[in-house]
Amino acid sequence: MGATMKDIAKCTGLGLATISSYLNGGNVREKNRVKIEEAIRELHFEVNEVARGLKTNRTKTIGIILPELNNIFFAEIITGAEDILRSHGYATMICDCRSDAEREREAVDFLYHRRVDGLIVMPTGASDSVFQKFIRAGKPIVMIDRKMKGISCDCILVDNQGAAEDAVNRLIRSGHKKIGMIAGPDDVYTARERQRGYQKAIQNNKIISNDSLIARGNYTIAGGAAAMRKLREANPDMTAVFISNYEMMVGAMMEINDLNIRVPDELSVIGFDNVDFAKASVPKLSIVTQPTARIAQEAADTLIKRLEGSLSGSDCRDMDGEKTTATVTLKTGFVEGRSVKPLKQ
Amino acid sequence: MGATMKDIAKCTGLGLATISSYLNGGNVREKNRVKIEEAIRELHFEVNEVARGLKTNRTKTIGIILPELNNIFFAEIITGAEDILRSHGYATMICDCRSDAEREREAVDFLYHRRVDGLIVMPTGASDSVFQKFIRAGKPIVMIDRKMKGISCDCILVDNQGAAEDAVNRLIRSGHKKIGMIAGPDDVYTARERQRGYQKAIQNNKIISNDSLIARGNYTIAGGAAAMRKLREANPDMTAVFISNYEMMVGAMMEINDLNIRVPDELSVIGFDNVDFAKASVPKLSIVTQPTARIAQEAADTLIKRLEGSLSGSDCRDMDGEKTTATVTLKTGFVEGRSVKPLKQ
DNA sequence: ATGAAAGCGCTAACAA
DNA sequence: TTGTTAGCGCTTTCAT
Repeated sequence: MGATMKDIAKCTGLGLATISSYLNGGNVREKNRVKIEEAIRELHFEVNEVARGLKTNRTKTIGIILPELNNIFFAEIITGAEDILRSHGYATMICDCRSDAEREREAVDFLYHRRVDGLIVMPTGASDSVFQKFIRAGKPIVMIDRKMKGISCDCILVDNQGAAEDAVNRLIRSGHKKIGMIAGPDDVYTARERQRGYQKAIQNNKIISNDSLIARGNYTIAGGAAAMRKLREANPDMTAVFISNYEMMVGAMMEINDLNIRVPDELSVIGFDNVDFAKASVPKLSIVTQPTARIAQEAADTLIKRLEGSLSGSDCRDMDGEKTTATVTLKTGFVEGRSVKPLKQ
Repeated sequence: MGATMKDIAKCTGLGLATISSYLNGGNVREKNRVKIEEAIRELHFEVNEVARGLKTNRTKTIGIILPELNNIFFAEIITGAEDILRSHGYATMICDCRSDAEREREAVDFLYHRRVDGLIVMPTGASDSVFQKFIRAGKPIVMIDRKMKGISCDCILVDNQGAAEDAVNRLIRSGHKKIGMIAGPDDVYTARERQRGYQKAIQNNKIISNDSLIARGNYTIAGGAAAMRKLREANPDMTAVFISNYEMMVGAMMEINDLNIRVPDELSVIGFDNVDFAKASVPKLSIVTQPTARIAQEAADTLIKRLEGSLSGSDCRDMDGEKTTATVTLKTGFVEGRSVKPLKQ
């Protein structure tokens, strides 16, 4: 269909090597440069990256595997990462695995067949074995949000436990003594971490601890709403609640709305993740924020460094023969709203 | 690195054609099938789709160009489309062009170099010329949300004008006579359509029409907030407002919150797009919804049909030599909330 | 600086 | 059914 380098060669009377050299920024005699550029324009030549990829064994493509595209937290990360990667010439192939481990496995295979150069993964499944074929092939992986035992790759983490602990500490400092939590699924790493942070704060401050003060919301809107109702029924005297992700925060607010609970007079609330939602709420919600832009930046940068730095994915061993991978842990932020009421102590 | 078909051939003593035939679902003698499968397992062979793509001139990859990934409306469409495409063996390369025409042009080139088989575009720029190289190459394009003069491709549209008109008619039927609108940017097709719908309803019902009743919110949160303030200042007696996209709805609600305006007692509101947000609001917002899942389905199906049906992208002409492309226009929905107050007439 | 030629891993046409 | 072979469009030695 389109013109190839061969056509350019024929048209200019030059050899393939010269054209290739020109295309890759090599030295070409001025006279020939002009001729080549003319031919390219005339024949509408455009490099075929597929052929290039086959030859060089580098597709300049990164696979991204994530639990849910339709989720502000992940969408923000992808947006940032895709931008940076593309500005370095890398395409991104995104696979949404709908929080399903089997789909995640399929996505890895799918991307492996397409010979992506590396992977950015926000893991869903528990098993590291799925990813081993990339490691074996010397292709780097960057994991976001979770560290996996048994797999040698760079990780970009967020201090989820610390964030949750800090949020609950704020409630405690405001005088709250009966604080509930809407927690995520038990099999999701970040959910467990956030719950641990809550429990740590509760225990350290010797505040009322009670199983019925933790309701599981499954990281969904519906789950958040149901959890809020349960929490309120079991603990009518609860004065504050910490909600540990965005979707559940939306659900909880729906329920609070339905139950005609006044925030913060009857119930103080601290949420998670989405500043826009928090600011639009009545009253504005106080929330924990995650540094999505930095996460994206770190993930993309790390991967590119692996890909273009001196160390290839599998060669990165230090002197003891151990793999040398980096783990970056980022701090969360906190946006103050008007959803926490200071209590008389 | 990994094993190739040649290795399998050597290992089994068979020819390349047999291996290829096996891999592509052709007929292979039972005995050989077993041998091949054994070799594949032993050597960890996995098809190289890059090589396959070079040979067949079909990469089984679709490019998706959109204004903003970080936007629920688009994210939902991508989620749906990616799912369907992947289940048909197609990868998706996503390019977020940040609502910038120049970036959009770059994305088209980028994807063309990578030889994607087709394009799904939610256009940002005004020019169709950018896309012509795909049409020339016989590669199909599906446009979402906007029809472009001068480009021959399938379109999936939503009746934006009708949706807006219907929303405003509801306000009018509830007795409202002074209705404001927060409109999107003038250079965005859907924004103009929605504004046209508003004006049509106003004119048809001979309701108060006034330039200061339309404020432009630029499809952003901040813009929505500013527009809300302006609207309120210029029209203190306005009893209802129609907000024509999600981000502006969030911004407007923030402002309404700041101004201590009670919804719907002092001001009735109809919003757009995000059911989750609408339901979590206090009170629940009435909104126009777009059928994102259907849009995604139609877009993916249409593209796959072009790619695998008998008609190639450029061959689809009817008897007059005209290109035969399909345009599907989908209906919007409406979710009733408690944000519209019936007025005594 | 440039040309000739080999080959990346696959498919497909042709022969057997 | 299976084997042989050419070639997709590029990069990359190795000469020149």
